[in-house]
Amino acid sequence: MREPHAKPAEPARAVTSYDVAALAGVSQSAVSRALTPGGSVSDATRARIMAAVATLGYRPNAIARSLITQRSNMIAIIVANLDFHPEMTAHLSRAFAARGQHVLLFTLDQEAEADHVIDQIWQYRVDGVVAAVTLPRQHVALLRERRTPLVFINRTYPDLPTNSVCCDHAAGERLLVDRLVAGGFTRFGIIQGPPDSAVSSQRVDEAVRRLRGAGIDDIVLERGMFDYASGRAALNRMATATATARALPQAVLCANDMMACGALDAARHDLGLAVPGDVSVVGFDGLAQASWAAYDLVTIRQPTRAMVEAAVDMLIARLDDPALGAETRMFAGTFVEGTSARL
Amino acid sequence: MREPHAKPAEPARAVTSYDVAALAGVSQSAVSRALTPGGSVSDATRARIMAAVATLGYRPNAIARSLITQRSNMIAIIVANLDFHPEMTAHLSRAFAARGQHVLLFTLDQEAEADHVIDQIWQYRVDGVVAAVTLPRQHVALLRERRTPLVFINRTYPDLPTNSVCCDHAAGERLLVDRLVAGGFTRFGIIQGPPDSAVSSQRVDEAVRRLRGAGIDDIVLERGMFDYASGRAALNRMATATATARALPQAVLCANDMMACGALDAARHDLGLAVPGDVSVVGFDGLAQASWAAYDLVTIRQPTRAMVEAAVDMLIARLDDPALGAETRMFAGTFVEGTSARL
DNA sequence: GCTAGCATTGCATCCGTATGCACGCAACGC
DNA sequence: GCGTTGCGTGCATACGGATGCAATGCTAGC
Repeated sequence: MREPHAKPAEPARAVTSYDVAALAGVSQSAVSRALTPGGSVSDATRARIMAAVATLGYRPNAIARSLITQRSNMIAIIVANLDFHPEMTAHLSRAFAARGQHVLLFTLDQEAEADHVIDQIWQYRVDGVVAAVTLPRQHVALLRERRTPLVFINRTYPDLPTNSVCCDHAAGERLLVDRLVAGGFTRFGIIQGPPDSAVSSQRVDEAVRRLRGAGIDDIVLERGMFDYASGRAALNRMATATATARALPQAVLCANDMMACGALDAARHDLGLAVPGDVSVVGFDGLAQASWAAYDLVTIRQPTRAMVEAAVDMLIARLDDPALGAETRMFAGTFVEGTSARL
Repeated sequence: MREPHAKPAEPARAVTSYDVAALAGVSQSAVSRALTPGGSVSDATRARIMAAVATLGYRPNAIARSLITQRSNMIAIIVANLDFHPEMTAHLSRAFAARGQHVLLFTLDQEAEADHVIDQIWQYRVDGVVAAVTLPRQHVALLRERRTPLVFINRTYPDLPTNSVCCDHAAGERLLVDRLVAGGFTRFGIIQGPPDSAVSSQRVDEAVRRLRGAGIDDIVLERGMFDYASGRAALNRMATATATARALPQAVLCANDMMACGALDAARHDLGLAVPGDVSVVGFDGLAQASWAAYDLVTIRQPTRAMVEAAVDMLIARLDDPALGAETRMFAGTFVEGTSARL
């Protein structure tokens, strides 16, 4: 069974700058200079070299280049499963690509796996890191020591000098609560996210504080895992728990849209309630699905596009000037009208 | 403005194997061998070296290692925006991580950008490529020449020897059509995907063929872009177009779930129709959202988990043995019952 | 005509790790 | 006691491109 290759026993050795140099009749350094923007080469030589490059199909070896320049042109992106807009990864990827950076993707099941990941990241000598997960403090410190710029998305470390791009969850939550309170609701339910999620606690804590501030104490709490199924289950639990003692909450605040969709479906399909007639449901994030007609959620939309751009800008700036200090850029979420709440 | 570092003027030079060697009182090669599984080192020496490694926090430089071993331990993953399960990227990432490979992510807006991407991929000397987009034939050929293993997901090149992991779209579509035909429907609508999508045409072509085979000619075609909004618009167009001439189709086959959700919402919320009372809607993919109670779509679920595993296995096998021939592994989709169609 | 000045170019070296080779040494068999 | 393994170790080199330095050639200025 012979391999049907045109050139049978070609060793498949990659074309190097030496090959190009030989063909163009110049030295290897000339080739390198011809391909470097600031390189000092005569037009004639450059032309000969470029011709050779085209003939051989030469592409510089980024690995070798990284070794000598000490820049890999790679950015590590760390994301977790839930709790995150999948589109954000895509945006990040494109934004970095547009700036000549490549993306090394790390997907965590549990935020706890971070240990292993930080090792890999360091081994590959990435130029920078974008994290949409919470990293252990010592890892943040480690990256600082290594002089590897790090930008968080939607996380802050109050006592560490870190760079962050955040949506103002508290402010967004206040918008929601105020509208609902103004609507005359007095009995509230809250479906919070995973216990270790900073995003969830920021949102939920502020909601509770604001409700209490408005003199409202009738608040039922349930917990979900940021996904549809757990949101649905949470509202069902809420109904079971309250059925005997008191009536179901009039309005349910969910820590994210995914759970809000689940809660809304629980109300309509599991409990046979009308939304927003019998119960109002609001979310947070501004997911695409939340705006689908079947849900039409009242929610707070995070400006993901702008946040991604900001994160990328921030990181790139720190690649060019590592001395830049810590910075946090806060983005306001926008209130999204919908028919999932009686306002 | 002094930097508030513990060690003020530390040059931030990375720890190398020479540093470890010096501390352990051995040669650099001993360090390298101590860290290589098959390395020939005495237990005593290894212990001293590992102690030094721990003290200095040494991690081998993967870039330098790649240069010498000619393996980068990086896999390029090329995905497009639409038409793709976002979770698949996450699955791929984790599956490769579990096998010690790192993922270099490339996200394409248009499948046409592939030109640029293939260049980047080659420059980074990735060990392999997984593509969930259609690549130009010359790029496929190029990767073959470079001996870079390539596995496609849901694409095939009938006349090129390529590796693929595919869902059997035609078979899945037949399951749908047969059930609908058995249900007595005679007037059909089909919402197809983008014109350049192979996945869409495989599904739609088979649907049309099967319907014709069953003696059904009353088929209205509309086109969407694989996203929710275009699916919704497509069904509305279908209603407008058919309102005068003939009645709306009794059943609408959508080329993917996302559009099916849009179509379903169009029927219920834009046209005031009952689903499945007035019209049945079916999709394809088995998206998470499709199973949400508000939609509860009849669809074909692609075994994404298994497909990803297969793709990863296939690629890894080809890293170890580049001589392996082209292979296509076909996966059957499973019929998902739901309430979006009257069956 | 001579030299300063600039643009090109090549040489040599470096980045950090892996590995072929040779050498030293201890154990072993005869 | 000596040759033969075989293990453990260090030396030297290779991977492929970037870059400081010196050498070259050329032009301009006097």
